[in-house]
Formats: sequence, C-alpha cells, structure tokens
Amino acid sequence: MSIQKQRKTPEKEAAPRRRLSPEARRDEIVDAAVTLFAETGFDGSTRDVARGAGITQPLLYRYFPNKESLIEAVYARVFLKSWDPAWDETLADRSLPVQERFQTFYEAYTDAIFQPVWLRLWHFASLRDAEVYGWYKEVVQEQILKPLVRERRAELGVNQGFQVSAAELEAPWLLHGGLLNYGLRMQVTGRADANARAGVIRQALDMYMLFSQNKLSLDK
Amino acid sequence: MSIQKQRKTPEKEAAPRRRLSPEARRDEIVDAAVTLFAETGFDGSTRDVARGAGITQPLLYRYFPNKESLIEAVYARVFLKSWDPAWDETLADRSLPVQERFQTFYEAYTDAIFQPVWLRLWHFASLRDAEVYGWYKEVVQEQILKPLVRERRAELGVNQGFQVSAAELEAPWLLHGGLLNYGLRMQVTGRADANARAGVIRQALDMYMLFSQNKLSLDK
DNA sequence: CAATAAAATTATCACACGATAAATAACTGG
DNA sequence: CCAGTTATTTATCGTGTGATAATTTTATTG
Repeated sequence: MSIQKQRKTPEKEAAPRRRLSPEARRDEIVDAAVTLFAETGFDGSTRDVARGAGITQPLLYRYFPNKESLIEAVYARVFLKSWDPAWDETLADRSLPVQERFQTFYEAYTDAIFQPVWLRLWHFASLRDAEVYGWYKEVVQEQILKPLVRERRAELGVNQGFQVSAAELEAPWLLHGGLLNYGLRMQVTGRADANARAGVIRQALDMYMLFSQNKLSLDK
Repeated sequence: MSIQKQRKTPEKEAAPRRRLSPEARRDEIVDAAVTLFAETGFDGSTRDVARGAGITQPLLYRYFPNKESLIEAVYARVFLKSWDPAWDETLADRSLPVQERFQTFYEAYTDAIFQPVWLRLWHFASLRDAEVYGWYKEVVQEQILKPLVRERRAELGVNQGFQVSAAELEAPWLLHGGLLNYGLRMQVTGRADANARAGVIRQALDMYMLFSQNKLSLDK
C-alpha cells in the first residue's frame, strides 16, 4: 500500500551506488526486511525487500540462501537486541522501593518495545511459529516477573527462598499481559502518549503491590 | 502444512455431490475459509478454500466477487456471533455479588473466544486492518468494562452517575488485556486447562475488587 | 419427457513470487 | 595499468495466485 515503484529522482532512474562490503550490504538488506515485514507480515516479497535496500532482487540470494533465513535474520535483529543488560541492575537495586524500580524499568522497556516494528513483528512471528513466542515467554518470566516476585517478597519481609511457583506468577503475568495489550491497543488506534503510558504502568504496579501485600498478609 | 491434496477415497477421486442451494454452498465456503485462514492467515489461497469446501476454485467467485469480500464474510461469521445476549442479563443481575457475576461471565466468554480460530483470526485481522480492532475495542468497553465499573460502584455504595471516565477504565482494561494475553499464551504453548483458566479469572477479579475498594475509600 | 434456469466444472489468462545461471562492472593487489 | 576477484545486474524458469469466459451438468417445471 505504501510501497511505491521506487522513483528516487524523477528523471535519472539509474541508481549510482554499488559495491558495498558484504557486512554493510547484509545489514542494509536486513534493515529493509525489518521495515517491510513489519508492515506487510512475512509474506512481503523479496522484490520489495530488495527495492527497499536499493538493490536488485537476485543479489539478496548472495547473502541469504532463501527467504526463510532472511526472516531468521530479522528475528535476530529485532528480538535479540531488545533486552538492555543495564535493566538487570535497575531491578536489583534495593536502595529503592520495588515499585519505583519497576516503574523505571517498565517505562524504559515499553519505550523499546511499544513500537510498530517490534509489536507487529512480534505478533506476526508468534502467529507463524510458536518458537518465537516460547522464547519471549521465557525471557519475560525469568528476567522480569520472577525478579518482581522475589524483590516484592523481600520488601514485605517474607522469605520463601529463591523458587517462584507458577501460582505466584499469575498475577504478574496478568499485569504484564495487560501492558502488552495496552501497547497493541495504542498502536492500532494510533495514539501513543508517553505520559499516559507511565500512568498505566503506575496503575498496574499499584495493583500488584496492593494485591501482593494483601495476599501475603493473609498467608501469615 | 496440514493441508493435503484432497484424497477422500484412495481410488475413486471424483466427488459425487453437487448442486446445493446457494445459501448452503455459501455457508460451506465460509466454513472452509474460516478454518483455512485461522491456520495460514488471510494469505491462504482461494484454491485451498475451495478444496476445503469440496468444490472447484472458480465456483467461489459465483458467491463472492473477490477474495476481499470472502474475508469480510469470515469476519462476520467469527466476530459478530461472538456475543451472547444472555450475558448482558448475567452482568446486570444484582441479586449476586459483582465478582460472582463477572466470574460466571468471563468463564463463558473466554470459553467462546479462547479458541485457535477466534484468537488467531482476531490477531490476523487486527494486524491487517485497524477497523476490526476498533470494533472489538468498542464492544469490550461498552458491553463489559463500563458495566463492570458501574456495578462495582453500586456495590460499594458510591454513586457517580452513569458516565465512566477513561481513567476508571484503565484498571479493567489492564485485567481484560491480561486475560486476552493469557489466552494467547495458552493457545501458543498448547495448554488449555479450563480449571486453570477459572483460577486466573478469579485472580484478575480479586485484583480489581481489591483495587477498586482501595481507590474509592481513598477518594472519600 | 423435453425445455429451461442456474449450479458447477473445465480451460485459461496475466501476473507476482522464490529462486538460479550467466553476464557485467567495480574494486584490489601486483 | 593490467589481471583477478567478486559484488552486482540482467535474463529467465517454474510455480502458485486471483480472476474470467466458455462449457457442462443438475434439478425443476410445464
């Protein structure tokens, strides 16, 4: 729909540039593929990818044996780089309240993933093979939700060891899923307000803090 | 992947049946399209739809002017019938506590939509045009979330009139979105346990009841 | 039972797609 | 500045797709 026939200059059609290093060219192809696939899904054509990268379509096959391997390169580009190692430290910093730490984290995290490219590619990928979803589920659970439960326990003075049960993860999953769904809703309806986002995150954390306090005081 | 070359009987290939009423044939085509598109997305071919319906591909064009109109028929079939009018009464029955009413409702509702066909088609549709998503958002907000806020207010003895502000909808949206996300997670990972589902719904409603009580008592 | 309306099939078109082979042009080392 | 390497393009193949026209088959009815 928004892809056009490539008309860089109205007159001269010929593209002047050529002969990049293999690494640079490969990067450009993946860039173009990310952009296209985020719009159209993975059924976007290799010709359109090539057009986006400013090359001819057969050249693509010098860098990727087939379309599937290009798709895998797109996965790697978008999903693997979406976790910032600094976040682990943010979450573990016990000089601040849990709510404050996770507020900071979730604002940064959603800043990274609440973007059309990430959200749409993630959905397209989840629908086409369960592996990507399984990988994402694992990351969220181990890097975000389990730390949340453990840190909250510590804050409330309850020591149940390092293990986190599936039952304890349900509430965090509900809120994390709610935030993800919020991101999709904002993206589809076109609105994307950072202030409102911070408010929703705050409310989600409010709910968890209240719930966990209530739950743990009842268990005593 | 699971679509095969149609081999009803190993020997006799010819399909004996023909000549249905236009309404019946149309229904069969839409059925087949729903099944196929839920698997492959809307890029599933008209030939595979026809094969699933046991007819030849050009016949499809006697009932639908083009593929797009077939897709719209699929929307109508799957999404429009997904609301049971009896649910409105369930939600309004003030002889029961709000939590109990919405527990009953959400178990029935998720029973209807936590199915591969609904969830996958909904995601495919949301990704391909925002209109479907907008329609769904409206239904959820007006039929489920606003009633939830109003009924909860009444239960807590707070009267703020009929209007429900966007701010008040945030918490319900978080939990509803969390449930939707839970459905997707269960579907992708292959697990679908009705007991576990009821438990998650209960927990979501617990969280909302606790949160709304806390919020409204602070506002007083 | 022949005549007729229309449901269904056969045959086919034009085009877009993924992929391959051969030809060309740009950079590099001597 | 020439030769060799290789990045890039041109040309093309086979297949699958959405869609249309012409033909055949089925059921109904006078």
